[in-house]
Amino acid sequence: MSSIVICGSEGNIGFSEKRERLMNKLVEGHKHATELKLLLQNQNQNPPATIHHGGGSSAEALLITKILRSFAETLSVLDSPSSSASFFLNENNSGSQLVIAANSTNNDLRSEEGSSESSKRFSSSVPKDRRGTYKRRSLSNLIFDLTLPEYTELMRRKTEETWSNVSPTTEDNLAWRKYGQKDILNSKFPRSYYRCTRKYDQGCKATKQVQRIQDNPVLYQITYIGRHTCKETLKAPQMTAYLLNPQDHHQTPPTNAIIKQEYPKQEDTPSGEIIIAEKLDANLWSELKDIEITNPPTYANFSAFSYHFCTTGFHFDDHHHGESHML
DNA sequence: GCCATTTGACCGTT
DNA sequence: AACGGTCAAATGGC
Repeated sequence: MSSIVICGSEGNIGFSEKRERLMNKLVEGHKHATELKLLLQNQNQNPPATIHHGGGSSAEALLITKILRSFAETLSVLDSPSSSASFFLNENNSGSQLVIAANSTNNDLRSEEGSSESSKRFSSSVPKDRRGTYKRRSLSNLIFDLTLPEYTELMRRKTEETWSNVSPTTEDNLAWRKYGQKDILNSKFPRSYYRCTRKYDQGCKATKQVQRIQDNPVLYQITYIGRHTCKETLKAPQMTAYLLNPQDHHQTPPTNAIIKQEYPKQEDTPSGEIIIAEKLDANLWSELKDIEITNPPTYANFSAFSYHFCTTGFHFDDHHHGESHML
């Protein structure tokens, strides 16, 4: 992380102070927009303004969505470790654009993700890795003798409900198990694949994909595919108030939540980044110390970071699920 | 020894 | 053929 030189052309107001003021104003704006959203929802007595898969959402909800997203994106830009450097570069070069440049912080991330383990593994001894050398059951060979559940699963995958969420943390308080990671074309960061831990004992089909946002690695795009059908989706009930407004949660919190730590660590994050919100908060702000933040933010700041949007075009009756969606 | 993660191969889709 | 999603053996942590 490079140190930031604060330019003194603005007189007695330093960048960090301006930045903090900006953050506070944005957080305030986000809060008001959220209140407006809730107000609209209460007025209409409608299901929350989801934009689930192009479904029929109101113009008001769309507008609120855009407003909230703008706040979240602006805050995330401000909060990016690279943002300060880029900001000043453009400012000094009379450029009017605010661009997040790929800096060394970002470049280092890829090599840390997933590769450290393999290099450690293969450097020490002769690898005897036969992973993937099995013969997988080919669906095309079995297409004529699919069982009904197999056929149903095939169809489900074609019409599965999906939605996305951008968040500074991959943590969502639900019990997931990682089953894969792939390098994605034209993407700097690999995509991680998670399934519900209750997949086999309860047949829960929920999966999620997690990928760092290339332009702003502080944030993750999390794509959820399918709702939890299991009874025990929560990971640790005491953490429910940690980051996202419960109303923003896309999963129905079960009443009989289990206390189970599914993620003792998070390899998808660089430098062993801790994903619990409290620690992420400290982590993030320790990174920002280079620009001399004097007053650490409250969680109001972080609540502004998460926003949700949907990616493909199906409509589902959220009312039926009794869920409340932010978008 | 158990269990979660890692990771290369396999497979379907485009 | 390339790409993305999934599988499952290997590995490491507890």
